[in-house]
Amino acid sequence: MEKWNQSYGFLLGKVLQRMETKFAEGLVPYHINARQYGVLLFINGNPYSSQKDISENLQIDRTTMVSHIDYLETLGFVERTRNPNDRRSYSLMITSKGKDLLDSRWEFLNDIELEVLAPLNNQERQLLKDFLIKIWTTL
Amino acid sequence: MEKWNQSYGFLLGKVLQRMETKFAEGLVPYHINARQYGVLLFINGNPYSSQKDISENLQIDRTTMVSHIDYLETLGFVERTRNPNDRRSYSLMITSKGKDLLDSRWEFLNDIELEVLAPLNNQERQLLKDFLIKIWTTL
DNA sequence: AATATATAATCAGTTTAACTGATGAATTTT
DNA sequence: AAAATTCATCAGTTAAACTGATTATATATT
Repeated sequence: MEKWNQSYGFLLGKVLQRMETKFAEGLVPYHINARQYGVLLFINGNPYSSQKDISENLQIDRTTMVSHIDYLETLGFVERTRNPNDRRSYSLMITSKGKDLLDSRWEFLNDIELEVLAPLNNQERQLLKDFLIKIWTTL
Repeated sequence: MEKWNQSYGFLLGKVLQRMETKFAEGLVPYHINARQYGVLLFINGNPYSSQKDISENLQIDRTTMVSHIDYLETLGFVERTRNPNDRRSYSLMITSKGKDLLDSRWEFLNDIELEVLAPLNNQERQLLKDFLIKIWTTL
């Protein structure tokens, strides 16, 4: 029995690795990586978030988040303003330049995903997404 | 539309991250990490592999592989012998101590996976695995 | 057979991200 | 008001990916 390649962890890792590698290649001209794209996506969907909010939701270390936001701010994709209700934290906002980046790569991201998921048909892909969402929302 | 958490990449990453974290915790007493467990699992399933074989199959950098094998050898889980047909490469073999480690943690790995996949029923879990295998084998 | 090319493993050095622990400023609790 | 907590930050450590070079061996070319 070949059990080494039968674990969910192994299989998930392989599929994810493939997606991330391809997606990262498409982000090179924009000088950000897949993780930073994810952070930007989160800020877009959750405006006025603090760095802590993002850290917790995306499970990225708080100290690493500092440098991600530093970087995204330097490139003009994100704006830090103090939260007037709690001046310890920031209210993060995506800039229009940041939105442009998201839009211009969103379709590409989906293309990549479809490419990797090509062995599945429509219905199977939908099922897969349903499963993943079900797992994630109960994590 | 909340699109940031709808991508396959994001969802796969979350599920995997959860599995890996939990599994890694269970490996602490054995002083290896999830990746090294994976390497060991591969060697067990593919005896006489070279370091290059493992690197390519698991997509782990060749230079990183050197230190993984160094480490696993030091702990007595793996044995390097020269491949008599090509003395540039090694024939890697798992030791009985290595096999013991695999066995003793294999059930634990499956428990973790089941725990994370708990929101799915039997049939759904099987479907998920089928999907992943289908994708992986055509990568 | 001699020479050139290619390959497996290794080593040294750089880069990136995760992580630990500490600090300052602001906020909340007692 | 004092103590405890929280958010962001910084300095330093660790782990892994990566680049480029080297050594030993193997293969291909002349």
